[in-house]
Amino acid sequence: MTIRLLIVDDQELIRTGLRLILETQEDFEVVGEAADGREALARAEELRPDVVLLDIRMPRMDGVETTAHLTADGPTPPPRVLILTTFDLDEYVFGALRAGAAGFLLKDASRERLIEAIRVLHAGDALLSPSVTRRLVEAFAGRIRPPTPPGLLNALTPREREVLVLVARGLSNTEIAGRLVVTEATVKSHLGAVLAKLGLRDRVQAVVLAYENGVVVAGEPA
Amino acid sequence: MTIRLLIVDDQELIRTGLRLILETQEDFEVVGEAADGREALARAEELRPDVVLLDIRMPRMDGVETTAHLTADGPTPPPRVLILTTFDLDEYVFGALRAGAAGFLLKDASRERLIEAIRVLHAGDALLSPSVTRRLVEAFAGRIRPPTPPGLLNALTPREREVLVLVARGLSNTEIAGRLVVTEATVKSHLGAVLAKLGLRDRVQAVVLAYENGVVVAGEPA
DNA sequence: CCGTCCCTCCCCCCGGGGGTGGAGGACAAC
DNA sequence: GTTGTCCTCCACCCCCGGGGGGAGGGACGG
Repeated sequence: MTIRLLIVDDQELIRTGLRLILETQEDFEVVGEAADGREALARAEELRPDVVLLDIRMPRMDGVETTAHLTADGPTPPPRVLILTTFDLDEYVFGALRAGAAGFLLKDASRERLIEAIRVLHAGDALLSPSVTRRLVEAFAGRIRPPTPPGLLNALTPREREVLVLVARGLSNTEIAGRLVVTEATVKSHLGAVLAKLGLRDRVQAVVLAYENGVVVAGEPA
Repeated sequence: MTIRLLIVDDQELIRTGLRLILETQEDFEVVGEAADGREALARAEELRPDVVLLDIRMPRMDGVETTAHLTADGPTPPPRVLILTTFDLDEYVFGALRAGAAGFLLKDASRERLIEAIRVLHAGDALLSPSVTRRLVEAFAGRIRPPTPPGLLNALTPREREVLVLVARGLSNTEIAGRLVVTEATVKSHLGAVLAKLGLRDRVQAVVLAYENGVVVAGEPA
């Protein structure tokens, strides 16, 4: 069973270069090429490739937007999208992954890695350049900037930290009191201690601090 | 310049196997071994390895907790942690990455990939097994996606969105009024509209929603 | 045993924030 | 012109949330 490929890049030289590399593999078949995003969508619809190799920087429609269309309202089942680019800028990486890309390789990758990436994607997994993986891991771990974890945060008592988390979930003092099975007066004094220790004005700033320092993380369930 | 390695696994067979593989590389030096997490922490403190190969399942202290100690309150600079495990269960993967691991390989990986991973980690980047990469990408794309991006948020007028952002920065109505050069009354009515449209109770919940839906992003400057 | 820390709770005060119900002007669309 | 939306602002009321200041009991360590 062959893997059907669509190559999308605005530079013809790159396209043919890729085609030559990829056609060395018996089970690869380059079914088409496209020079920009719009054309890529049309080709994908008509040729039903398994994997689409996509450049980020293209006229008319860039790679991120193209990815979004391919994975959202494109052919069903959607093709696997492998981003190929010279730049690993954050906005590209995160944008592309958010849009549904399954792979992200820099153009300085070896041909072996490119071929491996296509096989990996076709198998349903994902493969990224090491530097991209690093960014993603860092973003996930949220440890890119842990500015105040030990300094101020561990000045809080366990109970105070607990209150802070609930405040950061958007709960009112009454609700927090209910959740912790104490009176509202207690919650207020705990929260008062938190604000004083962290040098904050009100609970709103406490919420901001909680998110900025990873006390709570966007996307995690309560 | 050699790369100093510490091998941590509760099974001696695995440890010596790894050692044999790794010592084929001229620039690798296995400086020590440990059979569990506690021992690993002590060895790391004394031997200062560049990269620690860590099994997840170990007696006394598991790999995730060990990772957290190594990267947080361990030696400075902290070693790069490469998780080696037979299982790619979600709780392991996410826990380890959150704790500060830079790599995550399944034990069925080829020796070439293992060696490559160590080099990549030592260079400051990250490397994961394809299946793990897939989970991470999905978690990343899926987490920040589904909440309420267009549905409710684009019901807001530009001005209302602007107010929401400032609220999410922790500003009071008076401060927002100053920033936008309007009266506080105006800010209040805008904010009132935001709360009504989004079905929120108070500005605190607005902050939470802003973070959860990417209206503002932790770590971004104001 | 006594000091310290933490958790718990109370009272009083009051200011900011949110809810209600408007009103007027600018501007685009119909 | 008329309608609608958006931005701007006003007055009023009320209550939650935060500050001040204090107090009692349990746990822990010196």
